[in-house]
Amino acid sequence: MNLKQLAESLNLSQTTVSRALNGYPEVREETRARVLAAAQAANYQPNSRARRLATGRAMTIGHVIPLAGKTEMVNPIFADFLAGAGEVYANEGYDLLLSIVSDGEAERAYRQMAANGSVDGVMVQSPETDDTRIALLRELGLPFLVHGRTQNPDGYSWLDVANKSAFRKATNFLLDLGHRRIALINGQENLDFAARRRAGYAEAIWSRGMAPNPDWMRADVMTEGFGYVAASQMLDLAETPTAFLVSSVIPAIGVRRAVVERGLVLGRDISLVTHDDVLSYMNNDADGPAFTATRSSIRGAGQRCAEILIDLIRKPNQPHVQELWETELTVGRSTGPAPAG
Amino acid sequence: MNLKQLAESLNLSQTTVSRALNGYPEVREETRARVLAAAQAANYQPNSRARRLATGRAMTIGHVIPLAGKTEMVNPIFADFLAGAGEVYANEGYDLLLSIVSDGEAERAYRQMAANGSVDGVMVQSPETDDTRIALLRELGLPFLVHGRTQNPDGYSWLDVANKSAFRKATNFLLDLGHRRIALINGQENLDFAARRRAGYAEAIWSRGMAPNPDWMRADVMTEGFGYVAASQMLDLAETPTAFLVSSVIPAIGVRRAVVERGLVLGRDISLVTHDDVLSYMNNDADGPAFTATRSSIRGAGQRCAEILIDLIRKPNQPHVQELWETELTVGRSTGPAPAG
DNA sequence: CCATATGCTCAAAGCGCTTTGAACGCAGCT
DNA sequence: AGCTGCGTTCAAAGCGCTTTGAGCATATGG
Repeated sequence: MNLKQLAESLNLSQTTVSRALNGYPEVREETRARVLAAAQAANYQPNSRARRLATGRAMTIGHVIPLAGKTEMVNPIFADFLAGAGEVYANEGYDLLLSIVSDGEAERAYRQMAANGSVDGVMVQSPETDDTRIALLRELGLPFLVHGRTQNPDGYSWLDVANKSAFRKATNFLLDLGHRRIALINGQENLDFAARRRAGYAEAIWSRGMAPNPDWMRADVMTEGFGYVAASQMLDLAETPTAFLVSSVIPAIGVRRAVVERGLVLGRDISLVTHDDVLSYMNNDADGPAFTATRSSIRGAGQRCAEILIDLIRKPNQPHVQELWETELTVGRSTGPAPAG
Repeated sequence: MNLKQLAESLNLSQTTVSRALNGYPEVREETRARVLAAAQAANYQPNSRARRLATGRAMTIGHVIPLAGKTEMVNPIFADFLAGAGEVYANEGYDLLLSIVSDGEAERAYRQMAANGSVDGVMVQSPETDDTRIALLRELGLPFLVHGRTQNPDGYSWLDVANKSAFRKATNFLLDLGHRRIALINGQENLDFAARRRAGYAEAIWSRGMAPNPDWMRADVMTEGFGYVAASQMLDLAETPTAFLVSSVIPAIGVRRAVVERGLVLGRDISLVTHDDVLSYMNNDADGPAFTATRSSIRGAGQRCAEILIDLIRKPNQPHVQELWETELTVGRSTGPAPAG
């Protein structure tokens, strides 16, 4: 069933039927009701391909997600972010076009999207401190929103978590508990969020007249295995950390494994604070939060990012939207006063 | 730059330019070269909206992913599956349309995709033992492929892992090590894969003249927390299991936590076998596999599923494709002979 | 009573491609 | 010279919508 047939069956023109369905005011209410009823009965849905050509809008938003590193890992954060954004897209009538590309191919994907008009805008995730995608998208004239930001966050729209202050707070929290040997298990530090977290951590330590110790700092793709290996190595040093600051619940689980394996008790012998993205399958709340954490829902961020991006698409030429989310430190059972000695 | 302009700039008709670009044979090679060069120079990309309308093909494949349960969790398996499938789609020139819906809304999403022609086919994941989506999609006439299958796996195309035999083998492996009290930490058993795994587990136990003990069987959404809680409860029973069979690495991590927390050693006091979907961030291979596991890459499945589905779309009216993948049992450090007593 | 406005409806153009059917020029054959 | 066939190119139709501009009643006001 297409518009032409529907119109014929109603003895109306395509124009009138189209307008009735799309809520235009110049249709008599009685006519509109008739049209709506017939459309319903025939299960008529306008052909999206035709509609997109006619309107010049793709009603689609692109997410290009790069496979990281040699092993081409999928950042688990993407799933929850997509879930949040996807929900909003669906409500607003937008489709979500997912393009999964090997690391170097992102640029080609964006160029193609811009040239063939398959999307109205794109979402950019996990920017590096100096991310080339931003200049590219600006040049392409494609509306975009960055989740996170770059070192120089001017001239484009973004939504980010206050990573530096979160990790400064978390570090201070541990310092206040008497910890002096605090390790940082970070994400890859070419990524802006990780760089900022490191800066917050370092700032807090410097501000107490101490210096960060490179032996207690490690950064890599945030897997459980990385957390385990990094913590294991540090716990085997002559001078071991008494506390760990970790960038995600996933490596935190690995850190916990290393701690427990050595017969140490978390929250007594060793303290651990993690950032918690509130990932679906990494619940930190079985009975009260297991980990003390700076928390910020990646899914919530996805929702808000989608709202902003759609608004950017609908109203071009508006000033850049820049939104910074503070985190709160939730105290769980993984922290306690520094052990004596 | 559109086709018309490109054609004018070349003093050719749109027909010829279109044919040259699309590799039709009735174009002189010299002309084709000229056209290709000009297209390249102008960075011309055919407008995908127009092309889709003209060809009647969407060149898009839909994935509808439901948010599970009241907490609307995102199954972490989807991310890796998407990565595998997305790679193949990109190579074959297909777009991936992702529709994320609350649990009851999947049907509406499929109906809409079918009616408005936004996709050429859809991928179905995580089917229940008696999944209503299959009848629906057959009725809608939309090509589809199921990753997994239903209780009655006839009359449609699917690709599945041999879950029952995998868990039969794994259970036998534990039985052969002398274990008699084997627990099953399963996924939700309305899902077909979980039902089959349970059947394989039960079959192995019955075949040794024993009966499965309901106290040692639990099924739920496969989170780390669920694994932890289920194992903790079982380890606090009067009669505790000596081995755990777990449906995914994620709850397996929780089980390990419960075990270690009680001062027990995995592979000595307690054995654990898990199914390993080879998820990106849940690597089981730091230095030799930590967990003994039945292994099957969800990402590899995504790739193969994409290939099959595209083939189904390109050549309709072919017989159903049904592919069953065997798993291998990889022995890691989490299993050992049953402790005496 | 005419001019103007208003409410509703329609025919037709247009979105940017692909594809059909026709046409042209030229070689090869009769 | 005429016919056929081949290689190459083109004009035009069509995909299924939206949107423009026009038209026809009927109401409104001077």
